[in-house]
Amino acid sequence: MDENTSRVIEQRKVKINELKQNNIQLYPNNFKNSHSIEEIKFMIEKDPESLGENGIIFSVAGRMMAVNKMGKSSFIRYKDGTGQIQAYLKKDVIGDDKYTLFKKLDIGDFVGIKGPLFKTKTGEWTIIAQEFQLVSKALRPLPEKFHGLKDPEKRYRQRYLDLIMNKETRDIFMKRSRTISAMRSFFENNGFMEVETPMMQPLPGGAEATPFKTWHNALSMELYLRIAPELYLKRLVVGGFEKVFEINRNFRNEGVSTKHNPEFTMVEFYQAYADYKDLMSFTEKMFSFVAKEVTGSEIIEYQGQSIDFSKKWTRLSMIDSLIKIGGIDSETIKDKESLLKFAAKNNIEIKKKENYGKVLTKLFDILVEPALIQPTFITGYPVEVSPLSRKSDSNPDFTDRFELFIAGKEIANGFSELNDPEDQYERFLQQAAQRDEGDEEAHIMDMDYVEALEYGMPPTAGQGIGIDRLVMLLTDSDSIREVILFPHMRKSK
RNA sequence: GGGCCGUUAGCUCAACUGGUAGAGCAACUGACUCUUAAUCAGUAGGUCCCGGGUUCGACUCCCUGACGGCCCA
Repeated sequence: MDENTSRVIEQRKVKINELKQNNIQLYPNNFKNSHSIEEIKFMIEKDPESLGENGIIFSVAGRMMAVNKMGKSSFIRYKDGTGQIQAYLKKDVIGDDKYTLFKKLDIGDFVGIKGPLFKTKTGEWTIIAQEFQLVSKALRPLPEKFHGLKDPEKRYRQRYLDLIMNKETRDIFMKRSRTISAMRSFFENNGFMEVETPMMQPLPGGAEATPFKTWHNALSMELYLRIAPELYLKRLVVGGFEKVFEINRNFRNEGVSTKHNPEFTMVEFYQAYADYKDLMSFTEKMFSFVAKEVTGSEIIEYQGQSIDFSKKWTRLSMIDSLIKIGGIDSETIKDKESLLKFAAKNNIEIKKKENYGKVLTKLFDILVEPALIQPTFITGYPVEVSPLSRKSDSNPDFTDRFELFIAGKEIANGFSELNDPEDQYERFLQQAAQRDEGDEEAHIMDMDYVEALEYGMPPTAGQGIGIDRLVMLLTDSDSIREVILFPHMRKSK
């Protein structure tokens, strides 16, 4: 136990012993609510005639957040999971014993109150207690009522305190829940089926990232926490599930930052007989729908910028974006060596041995990505950085792929799927070669997946959307830690 | 991984050029039957993040470390 808190806790323990000696149950489970506080607030708004000292009797339990004791009567403010309300306790109404009990209780305790509503002098509807009981005792003191809890470390490590004290935090996670629920219903309404595929995989595939490794005792085998569900979802398309989606966690063994948490939530979905252009239109509709469901508007405010989901979004090839936004001329962009010279001149560090596609992508990340504020699809990704995407019919150096950028952040990645098993095998070989050259994030050869493709996969398009980053946008949060209930931290002490 | 900033009472924050560590809220005792950051009187509460160094003397200056925040890779 924290030594500094022990004094307050000792004081509370003394009071708790007194309660026990008076046969007061500290943790009863017999109090039943008649209404939530939200329901009461609704009645105050819509049906005030039913209220008043001769009106409906309410039973409401909640956590005491503030207490004003005035001798033989007291006001408290207390809250349940839906809202906060004031109650008034009078010694001559609830009786000496109950009033004495009340005076021994602390802010943070749960109490149950039964009584009608009345209006105070200042016009606030308040429950006047006819009955009063302790519902659950708190041993530790809550943070201070006015300034609340600000220390980010404490807010993340003890999120429950953050949720008790800061309504904005509650609102963020309620919006997160609504975001996921809106997406789920959007997929279901469009004929998609939700599935679950392995989180522990013998080969970590579907993305270029470093995995977490673990060990299965009974099977005596290494397993990896998945970096993506992609290859399993496409096996399902091979199996005849033509519209599937999965909302779940991915794990990537890399640094933490305001944009990265080691585990993060993605939705991935696949649709047979669709191509990447279909997905772009689908995504526009989905985001407009979700934004409206969650925030009430298709235009949102993010970090002082207004972002409009309602208009048709810009579509730009990576090459064109590098010319128009990145300031590279149309000759320089054609050749790797001239791009490396351009990079050197602009103090951008790129290894000489990187291939053309990687050089393009790196320049894009630095020169273009941060400038893409309004929703923008970037298409035409180089084949070297897209080992699972179908090659373009018009130019096999590029793929039928896009990424979606909003507020300078990568939000989604989608493409027409590579369903030619021979081409897929070749791509895996190229990735393996890059791995041999020291690229630890290059894709791993997966012969089992190639075999699945050999049974035939219909033409398919698939996409992944980062849920945490989408929630950041919809809640105007500047850090991913603000939208993850328990973000990963180093061990304290 | 690098740079900058932070860590003081349960919480939010002060403490000047190095000279006995403070406030508000919370807590405790008492008064008060319409308060709402209730009020009034009183009381108590500190490993100044850990460890080292400089100094007669360190919350303050220096070094190492831990944890966190922001920015960059």
